[in-house]
Amino acid sequence: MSKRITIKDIAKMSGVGVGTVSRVLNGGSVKPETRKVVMNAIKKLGYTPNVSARRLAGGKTMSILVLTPEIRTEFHWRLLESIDKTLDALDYQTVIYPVISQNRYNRLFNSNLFYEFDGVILCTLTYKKMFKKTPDFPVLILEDCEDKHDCVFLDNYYGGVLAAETLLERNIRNLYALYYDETSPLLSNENIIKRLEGFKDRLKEEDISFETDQLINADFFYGRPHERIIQILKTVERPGIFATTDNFAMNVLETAATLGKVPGKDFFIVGYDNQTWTERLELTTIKQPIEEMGEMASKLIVERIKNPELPVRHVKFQPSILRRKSA
Amino acid sequence: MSKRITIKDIAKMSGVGVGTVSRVLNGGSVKPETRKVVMNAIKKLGYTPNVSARRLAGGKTMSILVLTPEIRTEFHWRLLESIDKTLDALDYQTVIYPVISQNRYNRLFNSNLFYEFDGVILCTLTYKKMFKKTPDFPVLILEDCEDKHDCVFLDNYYGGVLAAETLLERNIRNLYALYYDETSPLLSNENIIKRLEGFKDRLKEEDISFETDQLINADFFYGRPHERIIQILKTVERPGIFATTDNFAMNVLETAATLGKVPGKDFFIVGYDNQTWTERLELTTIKQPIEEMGEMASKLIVERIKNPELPVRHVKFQPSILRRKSA
DNA sequence: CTGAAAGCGCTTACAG
DNA sequence: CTGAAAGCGCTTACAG
Repeated sequence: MSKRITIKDIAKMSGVGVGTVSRVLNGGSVKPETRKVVMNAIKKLGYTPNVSARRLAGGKTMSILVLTPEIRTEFHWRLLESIDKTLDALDYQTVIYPVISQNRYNRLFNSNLFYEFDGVILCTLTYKKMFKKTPDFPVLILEDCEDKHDCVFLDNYYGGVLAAETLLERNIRNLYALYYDETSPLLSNENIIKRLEGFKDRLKEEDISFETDQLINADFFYGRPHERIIQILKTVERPGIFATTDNFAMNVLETAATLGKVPGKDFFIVGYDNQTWTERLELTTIKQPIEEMGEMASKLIVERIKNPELPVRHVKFQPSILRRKSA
Repeated sequence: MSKRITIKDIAKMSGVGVGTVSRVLNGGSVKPETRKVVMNAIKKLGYTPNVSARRLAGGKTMSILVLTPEIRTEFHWRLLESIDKTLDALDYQTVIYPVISQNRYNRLFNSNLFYEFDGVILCTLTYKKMFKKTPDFPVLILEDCEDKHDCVFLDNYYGGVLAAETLLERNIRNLYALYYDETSPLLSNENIIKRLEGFKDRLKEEDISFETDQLINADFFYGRPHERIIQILKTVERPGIFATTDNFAMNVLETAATLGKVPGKDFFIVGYDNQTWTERLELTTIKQPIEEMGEMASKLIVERIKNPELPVRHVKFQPSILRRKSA
């Protein structure tokens, strides 16, 4: 809209051809002195390349599309921040496309959007629900796993194991688990299922039975104390609860506080996610290396872009337990 | 990445020049029959224009940048959905840029991004905190107000008035209000302040005093029942609470349920936002015409783009009260 | 109403 | 190491 500074302005000011400017921009071989002159001109004029022209010229677009269903949960914004920062350091621009509805999903697939980027990071979306056929562009899958693509994910199963061990060490035997059973067209609750499996398997190893009635569906948790939880807190002795998400744990903590029950004394609870508020409320929870995962994802997709022939890599991160007062 | 279909392919298939194809695409004058032939070719080949080329060619980019701090609260996704849908119908592409951090904010302003769009919608972000100087491109402000730009916003003051009236009609005199006092670099809580003002002014009209201790800062609400709320619910007779956000109301409802207090009988509460869950919990709340606002915003920005000389327009929407059992 | 051509800002062989 | 030139896919006056 206002007159933009182009590569030509830089070339003129530096007394070189546009090709040379382009080369310093893209890391071609340029005499160090020339590079310096050009860099100065760029800085002085505050030049930034026109992404559209770049795309069109068929070079790299130096930008990566991140598909995410969410941006504001702590998990997501930390992940996105980390991706953003890492990619920026690698000279890539991060464009976030929020897949918040079927509509947005459709528009994405009816557009050319994918081809305007060097690669795509699938953040927290289920691969199979997103892509009906294998995409012909680089895709990095974050928090899901698929043979044909690079993946970065957390060992959710192990997170469940950790939760079980933490409660067992406290010699707690009246165990419960909170999960939810949502079916969404784009998301799956597979991660939560895995946490649960890890939890149950670890109990099985100790010959501790875990029956259906110990598994509590928490899908109607919002805005209402859970009657089952009230009952458990009131009647069960030293109950131990594995909340497969900190959100569920928060609800339990609220209810318990209102009932005057003290976590770590009257009942025990382990959350999952290490959300910010958990420290203040002293919730024992499973921690994920969020920033490291975002960084790894960013690096892998860039490597893939630069070298499509690379073998497929799957990187699994291990969660850890953050012991606080609640268990 | 895969071979893309271009305007040339369409031209060849239709037996016309690329200019003509471009004209049918952009609504230039084309003979109806020619148009039909071209449209058929487009459909058959599944052609969609290359946005980058379009931008570069200096025509309209037919895409609008939406800046938002959030995508997943009900309010935001409904707003974004509505914008997306409306703009799509007007042949515009919606690109959402999540401003989730100072980092993302900086990158936005250090890039050319603004100039790759026909216009910008500022969704729920404080204008003055976003722009230090008046932007030289079309900006539509949603949920804030500024003289120089088109704005679409809700009459939050009136929302507060409605809340007061609803409680007064029930002849409730022990009144409280829940608000929060957050200072964020990009957001402001001005809307909540206005709701509160409307509430208090309406009380003043009835000569009902409202003291500082009736105003409850709810910023530490998450994960913990609010002691003040417990006290009020336990000791005050027929208390009436205005929750300036449904989220706060949810917290109160939870606490009350645990205490065995019945909304609409033991206490009264009015929320704000009409979030999905409020219906199920029968919360009386203030409703905003979200879809209408998104639609209006989209239409105004497009009109502005097409005619920059248009006088500035400010559109104020009125909230309404949704009476349910809680008040 | 329509075709041919210039130009948008960049990248990348191609020569040198 | 570097300049000149072609080309990316489109739009838009310019002729006709």
